[in-house]
Amino acid sequence: MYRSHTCGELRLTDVDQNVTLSGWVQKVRNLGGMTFIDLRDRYGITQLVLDETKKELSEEARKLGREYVIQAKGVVAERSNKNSKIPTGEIEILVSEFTLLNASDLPPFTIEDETDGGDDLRMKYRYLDLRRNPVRENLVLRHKLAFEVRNYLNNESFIETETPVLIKSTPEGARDFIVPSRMNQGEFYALPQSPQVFKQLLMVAGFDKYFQIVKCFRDEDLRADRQPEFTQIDCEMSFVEQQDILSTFEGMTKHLFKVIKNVDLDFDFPQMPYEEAIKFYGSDKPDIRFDMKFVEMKELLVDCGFKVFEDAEYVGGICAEGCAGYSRKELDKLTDFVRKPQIGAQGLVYVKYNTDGTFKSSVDKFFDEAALKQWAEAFGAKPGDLLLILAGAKAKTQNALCELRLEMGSRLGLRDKNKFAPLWVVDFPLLEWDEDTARFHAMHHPFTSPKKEDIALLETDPGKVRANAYDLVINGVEIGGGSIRIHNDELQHKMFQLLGFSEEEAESQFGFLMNAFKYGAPPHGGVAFGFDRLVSLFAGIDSIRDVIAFPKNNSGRDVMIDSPSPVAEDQLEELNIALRKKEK
RNA sequence: GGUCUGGUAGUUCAGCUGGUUAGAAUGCCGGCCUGUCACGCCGGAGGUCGCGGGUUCGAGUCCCGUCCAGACCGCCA
Repeated sequence: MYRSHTCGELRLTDVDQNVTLSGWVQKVRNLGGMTFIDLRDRYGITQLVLDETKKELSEEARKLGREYVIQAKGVVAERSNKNSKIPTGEIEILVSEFTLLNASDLPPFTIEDETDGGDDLRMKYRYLDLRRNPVRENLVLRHKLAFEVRNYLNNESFIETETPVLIKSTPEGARDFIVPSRMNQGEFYALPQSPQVFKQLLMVAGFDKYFQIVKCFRDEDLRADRQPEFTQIDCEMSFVEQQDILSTFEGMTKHLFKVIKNVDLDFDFPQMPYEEAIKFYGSDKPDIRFDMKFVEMKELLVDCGFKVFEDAEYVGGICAEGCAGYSRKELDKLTDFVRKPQIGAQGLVYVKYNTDGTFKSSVDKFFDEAALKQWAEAFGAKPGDLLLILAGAKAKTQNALCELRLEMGSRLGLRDKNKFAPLWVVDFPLLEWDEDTARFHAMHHPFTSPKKEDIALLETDPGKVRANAYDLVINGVEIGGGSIRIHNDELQHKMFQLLGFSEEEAESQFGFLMNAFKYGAPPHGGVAFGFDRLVSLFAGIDSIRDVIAFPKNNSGRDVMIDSPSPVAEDQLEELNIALRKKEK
């Protein structure tokens, strides 16, 4: 028997018990006549103590290094000096014998909450990083969330069903990861970007309610919130309309917040049309923890004489409450911020509505006090507020203003990690015009149904057609999205046609789906949540890497196992694959 | 594909307008210490300044290239 108890469970009530503990040496404190050892496992830390009556044992103990694995036997005793910082701090173990189970090399960084290791090293030695409390706690949180998702959906009669991982490449959407087939030379599987068509086929199969916590794969560049393999909570339901799905998953979201974080979201999540989100927040995933809505100014500026505004397709701004006292330096910093190439605004116009009721702006040459006062009214500004205004091409300027709004929200402390503001963004456009390929793309995916009242527009003005599609956004993070699907093969055909598929292409790529639709496909729809993002939101951290046990780095590499890597010549031969010679 | 930031001791970092022998903290090794829990005190070892080239009397510092890491843009239905 390696242990009778874990390192986190012994208390005063256990005093005088004979116990056996196993774990890792966190720290040896040698005081000469006395030696203390902090023994650690997943559950906590327990102090072992050796006094001078155990001289030989003490000699041995002093040779122990950090992260050695040992087993210790002894008696639980009340401490004379208690440590209130740890749950086991009132007791210690008077060690009678210990066994070295395994030695350890010196770890390259400290196994502590505030480690001295950088990201690079931590990833290379991820198994050591995972010994640290903050990282382990993130993964425990992940486990709890997955468990409660299953619990909730099981109670709602959902069936968890696995779908294949080796599937077929399709041109829509993200780049596929492809896998060569040995038995079918020259042909390739693709890894799923999502189990989309399979879950729809499960609806045709009459499963009614399906879910799966499932790995998905997209061969695109990484970000703090994007990994090439990531996990989705993938769901689909039959005989539902949009509101049925929103209600079910609003329920799931509330359940998770209540059970995991003890946060009550006991209100109906607001629903905001896409158009409104863009107009007031410049984003399809607005952070509505704070207001600061955009105000469009074009109609205030007719023949104003200021060329920058007159020539701009769009002029809009935000009102930063209480910021009229900003110094020249702070305003210059904001200007630099919006002019960064990633944001790309030309410049920033400010108007200070001073507390004494006067105005000071960067465009005083062009506008008198009356004009500025009119602006302030349009913004609903009070004395003490600061207006920040951008002008330029519409989409780009709205995007820049969105970034500026988020920046000001952060500066003003309006983005509290412990406050949660969920939002359904609805009525997405069905199609998006792509300049490069000069054709429409599905904004969500090609199986999304158009709104009934917009179907006529498919013929006349496809860009105006709205979809039965929705996203769940929490604190400005896109947590999930879905749609009501097309369940009629004629309409599905028409969609493929609109998207520029030839009859043959549509047939060869999705013939199986349209064929299935001929055999009594029920009306259906679903949603998929980004599980990694959900966990990081709950953990209050920005990077999903910290909630994944073995994540990949910025360049898609696993630096611990050093993958991807070349394969042996004979493996390639078996697959009948030849690598092109590298060009210099 | 692009922009920005960083790379100096095992680790995290400092190192100014180029100028003696490149520092600090922590970790590590040795010694002392009976109530520590970030133990304390004394001593010690530890460096290809990412790599390659250039400018210069002289480069950790300036320039060019390159590699690695991170953030972002493009991309991500």
